[in-house]
Amino acid sequence: MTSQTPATPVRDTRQRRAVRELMASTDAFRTAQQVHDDLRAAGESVGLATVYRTLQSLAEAGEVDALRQPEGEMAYRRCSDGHHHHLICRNCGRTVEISATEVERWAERVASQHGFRDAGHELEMFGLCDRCPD
Amino acid sequence: MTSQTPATPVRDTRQRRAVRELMASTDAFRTAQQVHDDLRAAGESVGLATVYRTLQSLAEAGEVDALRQPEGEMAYRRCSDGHHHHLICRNCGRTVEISATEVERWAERVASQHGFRDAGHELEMFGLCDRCPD
DNA sequence: CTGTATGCAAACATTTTGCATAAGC
DNA sequence: GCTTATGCAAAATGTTTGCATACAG
Repeated sequence: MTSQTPATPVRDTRQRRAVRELMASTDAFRTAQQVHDDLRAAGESVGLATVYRTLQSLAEAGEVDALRQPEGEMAYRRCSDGHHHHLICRNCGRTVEISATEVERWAERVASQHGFRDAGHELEMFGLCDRCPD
Repeated sequence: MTSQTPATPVRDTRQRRAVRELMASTDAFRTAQQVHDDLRAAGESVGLATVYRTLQSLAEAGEVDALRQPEGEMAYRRCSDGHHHHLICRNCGRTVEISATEVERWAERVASQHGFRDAGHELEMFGLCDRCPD
């Protein structure tokens, strides 16, 4: 589960570099479309399909975190390694990374108690942060 | 948050009844498309758009639980009241309801530790149940 | 040179919407 | 009868894919 055979060598292209740099430069979750717009605004135009493909491959490589927003679109964010969750302000989008050893253990226990194996979980928290009114 | 002004009275139609009965009859998560197919198979044909509209309204009314599957489609399930989570077999769809007092408390604590208020969370677990091979 | 990555447009899948018609109350 | 609900087809969304071309190695 840690390394997969790189079916393809992954080439170092301008586009891939642009996406990686953009993701490295921010701390927020961005959708493929946002990344596409950001890049175009920065003059580093990259095709939308390429942005999708690149973000997916970065996610598989573990360089970015992928999550599905409540509305259904995928969003990506540069990410520290390892499994963890997020606490996201639903007003301003500010994100706090949470490593939840506690929850991991709980999840594993619950799964096996019910006879489930190979279990994973998805947990995201949404709230209003202390910098946001109402 | 318990009662909302019924903008529209909600009429008792054959279609709505069919959807509600179908949802009442099963214990599994069904997508709108599946419900549509099930109904057609049962001879109680209902337009797909109507199924979507009805499931949404049932979800808003709290009669069914709505969740977004990892693949991105919405799925609905008849549901006991109150907040809880699910452990879902990613092969056969079998679902176990989990009331996670432990997690609720943990979530609340983490949120307030980070200065977040009005926090909610989304947690779903996916695995392989003991009736499913590999 | 060889073969992967890109861009574009078309294909896709899911969900939403406009509008004429059917039907609940 | 007045008005909401339905069905259909079209539109909207977000994402993926086929294919010719560009370009990294």
